[in-house]
Amino acid sequence: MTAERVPPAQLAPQLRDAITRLNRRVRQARPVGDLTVTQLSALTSLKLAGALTPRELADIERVQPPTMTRIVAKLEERGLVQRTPHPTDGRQVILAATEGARAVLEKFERARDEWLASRLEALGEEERDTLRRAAEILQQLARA
Amino acid sequence: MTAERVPPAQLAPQLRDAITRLNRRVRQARPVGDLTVTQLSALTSLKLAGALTPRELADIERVQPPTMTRIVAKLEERGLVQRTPHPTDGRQVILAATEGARAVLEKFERARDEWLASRLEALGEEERDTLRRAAEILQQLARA
DNA sequence: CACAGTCGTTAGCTTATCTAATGAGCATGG
DNA sequence: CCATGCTCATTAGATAAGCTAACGACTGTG
Repeated sequence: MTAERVPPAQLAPQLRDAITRLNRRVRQARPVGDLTVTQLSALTSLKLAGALTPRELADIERVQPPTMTRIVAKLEERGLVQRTPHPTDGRQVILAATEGARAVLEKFERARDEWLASRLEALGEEERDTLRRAAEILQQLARA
Repeated sequence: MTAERVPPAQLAPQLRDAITRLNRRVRQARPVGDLTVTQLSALTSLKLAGALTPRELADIERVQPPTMTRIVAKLEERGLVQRTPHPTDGRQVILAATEGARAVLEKFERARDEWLASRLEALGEEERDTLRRAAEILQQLARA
């Protein structure tokens, strides 16, 4: 398989188009539980990291701090996030996923990304491999 | 390059993660002109198709009709979309990009997807090729 | 210990999206 | 030839998701 020369200026619009449209689709399919994609993502990051300050979580999720304040507030309302004061720095707050969150996330893990997964099943092995490699690159781009 | 077996249930979360995060990033970088990504996408689809009803455009953009009503309203305010009555069906409306829109789109074409394109430049030829193939698959998924 | 910087939040705005309901118009089956 | 049911676009109303600006509490340093 020879790599084709791909001019970035041409790839960018196509990639953006694919991402925005697919993103809409993924957001639409929001069945199980009432967590939104954004909330689920934040909660998952928090669970993976163990404990984080709002700022750190915002950086990971690529949103501004005030946005994360809101997301966390929603999650706290549902009893999925616990807030404890930082032991030495009075400005900071430590966020952690609660036991309840673990249960919710496990439920999600089973039904997770149902729509997307079913579409992926319809693809060939090779296409999925392309997407796997692409996902890594895209994550890297998002981090940059 | 041997294709690796990729279980969809594992790929889905990673892909969704990559897509949502990158989508946030792309939205954030909204420099030239005051068209949002959503508006730009709708306008481009409209220009490519020539003329469409709101329903058709909504289907292409993967949004519900009321959402498209709003997007079109914004574009119409700016004089970028023209609305003419359907010749035979009084319920329908025909949307078309105006001359002004063509000018705006051309300007965008030059500065287009600046942030994304610059990131893509930093990648290797092979990675870009992976993304190109992935973009096609993703567009196909979004359409499905 | 004053002052500059950091942290989280509040306030206020915009965009993006949905569902439900409405009203106009069409098309068809008696 | 018209009543009835569908389709189309829009309005109405809600929510989520994001931003910037500004604020108040706190820290840490000179």
